[in-house]
Amino acid sequence: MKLPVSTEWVLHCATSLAQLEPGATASAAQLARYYDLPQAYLAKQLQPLVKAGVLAATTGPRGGFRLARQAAEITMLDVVEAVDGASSPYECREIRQQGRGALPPEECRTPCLIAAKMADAHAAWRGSLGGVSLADLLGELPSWVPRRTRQRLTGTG
Amino acid sequence: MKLPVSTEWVLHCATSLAQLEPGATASAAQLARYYDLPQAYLAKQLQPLVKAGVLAATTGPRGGFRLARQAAEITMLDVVEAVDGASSPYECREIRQQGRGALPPEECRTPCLIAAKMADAHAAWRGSLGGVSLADLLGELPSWVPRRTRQRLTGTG
DNA sequence: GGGCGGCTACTCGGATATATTCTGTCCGAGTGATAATGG
DNA sequence: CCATTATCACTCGGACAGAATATATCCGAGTAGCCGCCC
Repeated sequence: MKLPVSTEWVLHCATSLAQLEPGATASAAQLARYYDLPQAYLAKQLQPLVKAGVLAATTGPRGGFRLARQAAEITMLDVVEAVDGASSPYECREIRQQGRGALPPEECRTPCLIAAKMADAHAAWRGSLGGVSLADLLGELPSWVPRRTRQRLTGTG
Repeated sequence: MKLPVSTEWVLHCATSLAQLEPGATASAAQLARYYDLPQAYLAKQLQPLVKAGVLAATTGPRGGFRLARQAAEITMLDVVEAVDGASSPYECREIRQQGRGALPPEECRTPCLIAAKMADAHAAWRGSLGGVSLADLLGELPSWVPRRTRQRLTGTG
């Protein structure tokens, strides 16, 4: 079970975008320079966030990405599931119904117990990430961070 | 984030082994037949469980795998982490220290906030799985299951 | 009949190919600002 | 000086290769039981 590296990228990018003034944008190139990431691949990974309605993208000069809604309304889970998919890492393939030990269908009306427990664990994980919004993250940062982020992210110097 | 298919296999195999009489063993071939799985690959996936001390393997005729300790002392987390590794799915690569936005080292004494939240979520996941032992799983099964499992798993007919 | 030795068949364990997914790169369509131009 | 218009640089978006991991397979080393043989 391994999350793609891009998960870290988009989480940091979303946090940075949350520090911009309302309406301001940052391009994929700017974000890539800010974190020293491959620009094209980063842009590719930001696309699913746009499709998921987490980010909004505007083209043309002075265009780029911005949050699609307020930082308090975007959770880490939204970001992670947008880029990595919302499906559970454990996929029950009903092997209890295969082979010599195959259970009769009438015994499989209830979900596989193991799958249920794995789903519980996944729900706990989702609950933990769903309880943290981007605004919560910013709240734990020193107060001088956003100004610095804006300057280094969108500034030219 | 996707768990290997073999995770399902070893969880079910461990649960089945927990239903055997104490000291009894089941070979990889028997388990593979029981669930209709590729025998060689299943054996390969059971190996890390032996290394982790969850299962014990005995060679030779009438050999095979058995639980290394009591079912109540083996959690689903033990099984999952044995086969999939215990490392967190999110790996912080400290991109906050790279690129134009690189934070000075003295600001990075505290762990990356995003990584901390991801670690919290992973801890919640581990806590959920760690709270369920194989004995707990057996406790939720109908009482006639273990006898049937023993018969179909180790029987010849 | 009992003990011993060799043999055999069965087990796990590790080394070796193939498929799928993640990572990285490129180029094209679209858009908004910009600057020249004419009134 | 202002409105208009054509240009152009910059943006995202999707199509195309390379690398890492998961999946599947095979063969070899080791061992426990078993059978025959000897005492």
